[in-house]
Amino acid sequence: MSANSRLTIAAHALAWIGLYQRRGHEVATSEQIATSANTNPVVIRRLLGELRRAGLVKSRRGVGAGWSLARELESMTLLDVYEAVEPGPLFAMHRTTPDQECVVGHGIQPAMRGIYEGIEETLRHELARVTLENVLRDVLAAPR
Amino acid sequence: MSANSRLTIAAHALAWIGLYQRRGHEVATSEQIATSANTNPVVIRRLLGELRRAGLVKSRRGVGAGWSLARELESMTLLDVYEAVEPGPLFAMHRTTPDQECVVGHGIQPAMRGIYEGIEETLRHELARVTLENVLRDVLAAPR
DNA sequence: GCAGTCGCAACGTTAATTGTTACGACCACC
DNA sequence: GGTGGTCGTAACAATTAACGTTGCGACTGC
Repeated sequence: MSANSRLTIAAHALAWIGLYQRRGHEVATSEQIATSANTNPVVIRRLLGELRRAGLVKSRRGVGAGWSLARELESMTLLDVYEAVEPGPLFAMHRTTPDQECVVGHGIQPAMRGIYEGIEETLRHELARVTLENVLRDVLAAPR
Repeated sequence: MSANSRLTIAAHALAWIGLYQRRGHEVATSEQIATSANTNPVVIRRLLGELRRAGLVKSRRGVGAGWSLARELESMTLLDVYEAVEPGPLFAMHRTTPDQECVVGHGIQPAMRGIYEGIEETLRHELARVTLENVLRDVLAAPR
């Protein structure tokens, strides 16, 4: 499906900020998070920018600038993150309009649309069951 | 997510073959299906080739060649089709290994792997609830 | 033998993601 | 009121996958 890592990196960043704050720090920099995720700070800033638009984090500029959580990890779910960083649907329709003269070509898109909607609703329900607090707990539970 | 249309096109092809056979024909050609789906016959042959490997369709060569169902539409689910045409996982991990010296970098992949496995299992369960017979029924139920 | 179709390789096009560089905007601190 | 560190964002390259297209050999009913 050409899956991407946006949800994974976003969860990584949130868990990192959350843990950092619990250790007494005010803000985390994109540089620090990028080092942990082994990527470029701009990639982190782009993702965190989307999370900021969704109200999950805040950013401060100037000296001592950086990122902090806008809400508790307990109140954020993977669905919040998913909706912030993944705009499109899970399955795509035909890239060109199927033959409307054909019975199947005419009915296939409404049919699949209905089916896909139900499936995506279930997916969203599953994502909503996992909080970022759950994620951080699982992260810290990893052996050694 | 850069969703693709492989599942949609594969379902389209199966519904088309199924309906065509119910109307008394033996085999359907990739040319006919491609016309209905408004794409190239090679694209259809590639997808149907994967469905053949999964035991969902059969192909005949030579004169009067084409494609036919290997099983009844009632016995095929979207999960069968999905597994035949979508090899990879839904969500990707980091493209490079995160910093193993960092607590979060070390624990994030096992944590997300476990979470993603549960979610994908639910997705598979949902896909398995829809048969291709359901799809064809919905296709024929589309207004006018 | 011939015609029609599959099987498959090869290549081009398009689009999304990710990585990178660059630079202006901002602001706590001195 | 400078200064240094960080964000915000644009721009571009690199990589990858999906999709479309052409070409041609293989197969087989007639």
